Amino acid sequence: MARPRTFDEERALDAAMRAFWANGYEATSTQDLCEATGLGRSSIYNTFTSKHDLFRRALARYIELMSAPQAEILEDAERSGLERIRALFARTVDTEFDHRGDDGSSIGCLTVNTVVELARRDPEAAALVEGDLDLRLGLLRVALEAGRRDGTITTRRDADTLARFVNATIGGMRVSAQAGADRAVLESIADTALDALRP
Amino acid sequence: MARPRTFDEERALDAAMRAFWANGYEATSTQDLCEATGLGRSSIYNTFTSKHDLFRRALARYIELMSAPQAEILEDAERSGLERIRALFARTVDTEFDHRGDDGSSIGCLTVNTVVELARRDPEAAALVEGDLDLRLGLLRVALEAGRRDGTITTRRDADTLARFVNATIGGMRVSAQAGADRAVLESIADTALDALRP
DNA sequence: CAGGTTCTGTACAGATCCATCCAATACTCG
DNA sequence: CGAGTATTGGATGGATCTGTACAGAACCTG
Repeated sequence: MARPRTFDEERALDAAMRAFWANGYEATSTQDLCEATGLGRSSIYNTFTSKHDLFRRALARYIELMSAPQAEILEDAERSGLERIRALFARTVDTEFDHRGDDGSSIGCLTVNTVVELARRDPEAAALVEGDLDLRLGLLRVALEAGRRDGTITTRRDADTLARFVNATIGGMRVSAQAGADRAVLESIADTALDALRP
Repeated sequence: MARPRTFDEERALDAAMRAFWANGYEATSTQDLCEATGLGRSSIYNTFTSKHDLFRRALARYIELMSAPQAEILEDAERSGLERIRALFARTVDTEFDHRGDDGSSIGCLTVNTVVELARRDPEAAALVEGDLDLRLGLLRVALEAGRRDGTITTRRDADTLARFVNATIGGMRVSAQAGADRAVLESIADTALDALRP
């Protein structure tokens, strides 16, 4: 073998993910990706084939990074069903304020951004997002069913309906954050949503 | 005066709005706008100055078109507070399925799409969207306060908090629709959200 | 009908975009 | 240490993008 890479592929992927996350797919040029990753064009194309492929990998990585902690929260048998959802909402608020753009405004959630900007035109992105959605709905159902059993979640509606409601609420919180809502507003949205879940 | 236009400016604006709505700002080229409106470049630039200006006008028109019927619903004194919100949700579902792309998939809501794709980079678009948000929150508060008085809306939380929750729910429904949710799912999300508003 | 003005289609300019090519470099392995 | 290979930077290609320039057609007004 020969000359090894001088950069870390995973770090580069993270940087690219961040760029797509903050600016969207179309508005992120390959030049931007070079600057974000610190790599030259050759290194990028040599490693990631194309802008589209790089995006696909960045999105997959984003989903992977986000879903593990969510799964941990939603499957946490120590907590009641309602507490798991509350914790998930709290985490959503936190991540929304942990990751901000250069100007301090919210960059939202790459999955939501991709659904809105790209999913209609990009079947691969749509498939990734759909897979993530199915997984998350499954985890939500687990938590909600646990809540129905432990009495913290209403039995008025079935777990699948509630799961889709919780998922939509998270999406709504992320859009609200990008529209300028501050932390207190996001928390009040989450608190209000929990009212719909109580017995 | 001299040669009059052979096209209707408002119709052209509607067509451009539809194009931006379906494909987003960046992914809609001036060529696309020519084809969507049926106009030549000269006519477009002569009438609308630039792509960005055309987008601004298209967004303003979208907001104008959407807000009037919403205001009518939310200020309808014939209905209880809760019924007004229910009607707003129903309208949201309907519009989501009235306006679909060529492939039949949802194109969402131009306002939400703009918040996600553009608001961070485009102060003018952000201002339009923010103005619309303020207006809608005001209308929602009116309906929710009416509901608190007529006993159909909880007094557990203040009207502003509930307004932001309802607004987030609508955003979440729109994102869900773009992610592939069908009508029944959207309706169940709306029904569940209403549970949080009841006394 | 003629004069003046606006509209419209085509061509073009300049920038930018994604991607590739190639030579020079830097490293590993025999 | 030398041969071979992968990486790297920079130049380059071809396509597309936004916006402009210009000439001729179309129309209103007097």
